[in-house]
Amino acid sequence: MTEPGARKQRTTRRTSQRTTLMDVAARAGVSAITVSRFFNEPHRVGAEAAARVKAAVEALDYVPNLAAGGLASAQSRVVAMVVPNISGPIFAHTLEALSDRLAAAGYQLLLASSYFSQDNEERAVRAFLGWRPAALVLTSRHHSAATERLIEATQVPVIETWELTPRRPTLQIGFSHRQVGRDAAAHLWGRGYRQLAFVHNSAAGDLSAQERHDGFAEALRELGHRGAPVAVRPRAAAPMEAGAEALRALLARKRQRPDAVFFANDNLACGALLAAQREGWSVPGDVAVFGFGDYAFADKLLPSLSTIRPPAREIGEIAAAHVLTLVGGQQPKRLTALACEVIARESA
Amino acid sequence: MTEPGARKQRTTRRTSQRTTLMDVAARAGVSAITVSRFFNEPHRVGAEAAARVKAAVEALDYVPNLAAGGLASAQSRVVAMVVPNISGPIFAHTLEALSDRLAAAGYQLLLASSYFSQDNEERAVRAFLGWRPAALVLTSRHHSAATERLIEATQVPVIETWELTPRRPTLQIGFSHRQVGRDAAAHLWGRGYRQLAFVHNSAAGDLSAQERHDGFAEALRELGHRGAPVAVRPRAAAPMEAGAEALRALLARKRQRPDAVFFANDNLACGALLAAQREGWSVPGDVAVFGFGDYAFADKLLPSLSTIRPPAREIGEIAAAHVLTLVGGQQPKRLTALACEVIARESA
DNA sequence: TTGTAAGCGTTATCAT
DNA sequence: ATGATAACGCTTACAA
Repeated sequence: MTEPGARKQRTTRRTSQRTTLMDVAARAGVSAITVSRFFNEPHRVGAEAAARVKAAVEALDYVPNLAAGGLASAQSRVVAMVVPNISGPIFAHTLEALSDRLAAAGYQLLLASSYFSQDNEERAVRAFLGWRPAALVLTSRHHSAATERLIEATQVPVIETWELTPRRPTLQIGFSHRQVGRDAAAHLWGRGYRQLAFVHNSAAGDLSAQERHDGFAEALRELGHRGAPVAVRPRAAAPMEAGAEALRALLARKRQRPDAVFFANDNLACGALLAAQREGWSVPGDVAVFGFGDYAFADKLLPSLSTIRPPAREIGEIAAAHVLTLVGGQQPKRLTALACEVIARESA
Repeated sequence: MTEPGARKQRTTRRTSQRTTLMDVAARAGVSAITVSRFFNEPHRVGAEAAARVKAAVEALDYVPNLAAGGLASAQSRVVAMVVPNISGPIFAHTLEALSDRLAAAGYQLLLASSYFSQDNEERAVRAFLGWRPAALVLTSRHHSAATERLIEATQVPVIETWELTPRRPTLQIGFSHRQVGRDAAAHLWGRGYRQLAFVHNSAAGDLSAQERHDGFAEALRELGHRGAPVAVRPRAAAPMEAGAEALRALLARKRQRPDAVFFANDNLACGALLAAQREGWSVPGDVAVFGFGDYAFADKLLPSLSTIRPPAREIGEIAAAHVLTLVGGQQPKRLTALACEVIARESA
């Protein structure tokens, strides 16, 4: 054991002159902790010291290092979210609400796309957990086995959104896709359509859409629909193309030619509607079109699109509230069940 | 000075049992640094040790703490980006390309919306710099004075996209909005339209749209257009509503009723097109409609939308390449000028 | 109100 | 190939 003073010279690893709390402290003539308090607990800093710190911060254009702060305080100022597509319209309102509310509270959003692939989701979850985010927000409840294990093992709170499955350990904010399918069936049946069809998302990994289909088929069976609804999965990857392709295929059928079609989402339905317009097919005269999502264009199309509106913005708001609750040490309500709304317009 | 052995008991701050590198090391019977190497420089770990570490990692579902790693190595695995709207269609392709390429390289994307407000942008930039990202990607060159200072002072490389201004210190990947406006003018003039109008984004902060307008007006002056083009800024915040509102106002004019309208973006143009459809106005017969962006629906509308396609995906790809170049210690080309493409369809 | 010492979980450096 | 030690930049705990 050597005396502390006898320790060998510190090998400094800093090469670039990054500005740190210490630099600010030195310039302001205070200790590092005072600068730290200036940012985190300003009421605990005297007026004079605060003024000097403020001047130093501005002179140096200092921005505290959040990674270091998070490490020291075991608190992270990021929230991570995995969505099927960060730039798609489906989760736009959810993302917007979540992101804005979190930003207002000083939290930033880390985003990744899964493209409806459980492998992509797993990669994203793994990468995100490395940041020890304040929460991890997912947009599905269908995960790979490895993802499930990660979710179980991590200390990071997980919020599953846009889904509802009572028996899971995670927080959930969502609705029943099966019920959406049932509502669609009831609406179309109620309007007198008797030969129904369903158009899947071209991405086979969209299991929520599959559930909407299942609810749709189930309700139709109960209502007395003849046989299961025809279901097609288009090949085109681009959703509007896919919708157009599916409608063409359905209307070309000799048997079970549908008089109404429930599309897995509004992008598909919109593609179908525009294709019908171009081909001169009458909607809902020749065929009724029904969607899911109530995207921005739904009420503007001609005919306007009948659809089901999910509580997208609300989900984002509640997710943000949950995160802040968790950060505050409280436990939010585990299950938040929201309702979708049938929006009856001209197309069905 | 007390002897090291006489130091008071460490006050341990850890309360929850977070799994760390040390836990993995202990379980694998190696030192912490070996576990670190297992993740970062696997070739430097012996086969036996690696196998034991691997087993321990899996048994504990261990995920390395990236904040701690980044702090120690002075390298960050995040890239931050500010866009006007994270969920809008404008930057969708750029975001997608950037996010996917970065994810493939092990980098995550931190995102925030500015909503065309320089104050929002400043807040986002400040928050992002706290993470010491590998790069900060912006989508404009118009910033608040404070943002400019932050950009100047920070060590973080800044990439400005969707713009081009030779004299700035930042990396730039973009195109000339003024040229876009000129191209629109040339196209419409070439098709014989002689009474032109421009529709602004309802968000006054969209200065790029303003530049498109300026280029448009400038080129028209050169071409011999009678007076400056009529320019309107709609009130409605929702872009499709705004486009419809603007078209209605323009067609109601007694004097200078336009025969062709250049909309600041495709969302506005789409709103106008759908409104025209509903009102029974003929496009381009009664009025021609021209947009900017080439969003997904542009070629599906009836009539299909003539527009200008920006190199959105390419910008994202090049930005990602720049980030990786920077991380590798190289300096990317400072200025990347890309071209837009006029897409002549049915509406103009 | 302010400061000192120690610790957060990882990696750089140097040694073996 | 592996390890010991210090360092990264900040905050907690405790002291003054």
